[in-house]
Amino acid sequence: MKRTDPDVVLLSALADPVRLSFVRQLIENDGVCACDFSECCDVSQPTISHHLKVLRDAGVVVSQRQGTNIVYSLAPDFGSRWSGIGASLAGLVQVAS
Amino acid sequence: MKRTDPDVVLLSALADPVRLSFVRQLIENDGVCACDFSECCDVSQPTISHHLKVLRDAGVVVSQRQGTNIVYSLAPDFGSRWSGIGASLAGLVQVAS
DNA sequence: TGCGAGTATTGATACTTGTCAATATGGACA
DNA sequence: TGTCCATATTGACAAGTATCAATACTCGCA
Repeated sequence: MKRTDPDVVLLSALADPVRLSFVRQLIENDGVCACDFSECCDVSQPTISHHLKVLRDAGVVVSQRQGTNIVYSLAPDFGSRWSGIGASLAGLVQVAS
Repeated sequence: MKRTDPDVVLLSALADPVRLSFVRQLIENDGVCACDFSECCDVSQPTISHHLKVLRDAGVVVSQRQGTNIVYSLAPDFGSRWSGIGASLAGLVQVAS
């Protein structure tokens, strides 16, 4: 089964407890070091890296090198992409962010 | 990894091309006979039934017997549940439906 | 009551995904 | 240049999922 629909890719990226925790952490405090994602979930470093890659590939987050660390932020268009799906699903529109 | 978080359950239910098609079909025309979901995707009858069960278990749709057929509709609280997730993700609020 | 149409369930199988251990990569700094 | 720290990748495995064929269920109707 193909996952080429970008909406399905985005929803799949969010449909995991670990990744949803990551995204929520980014909502509260944008710009999180990769090393700080280990606090919310009891998973190993490679697993964290894997989930971050999934979020990156789905366009949910963007990464930026900052010295030795790599800092993750929400993708700039994440809000509009989310509300776009919402609009096609339940007539929702973006109001504030 | 548990999928007990209801938000994750809802997102997982939508994170499939077949099921997302079903939901979009219900947006356009609420109250769809189970037999009419076969038009959008080339899948067998048991597969359709399986996906409808996933959507039911996630609380996305509700079913109602109507003679020999079973008619599916969007769950009444689907819009509010969706906007609730959106609010926790991107500060979105529901405006119209 | 028995049949037929529409749905659901079961069982089996291929595919996908989440996870970790081990290893590689890449920049900072002495 | 060489070492250390943070992150990514690889390989392997277990668990979950999507799918279909076969079968069971359930209602309406003759």
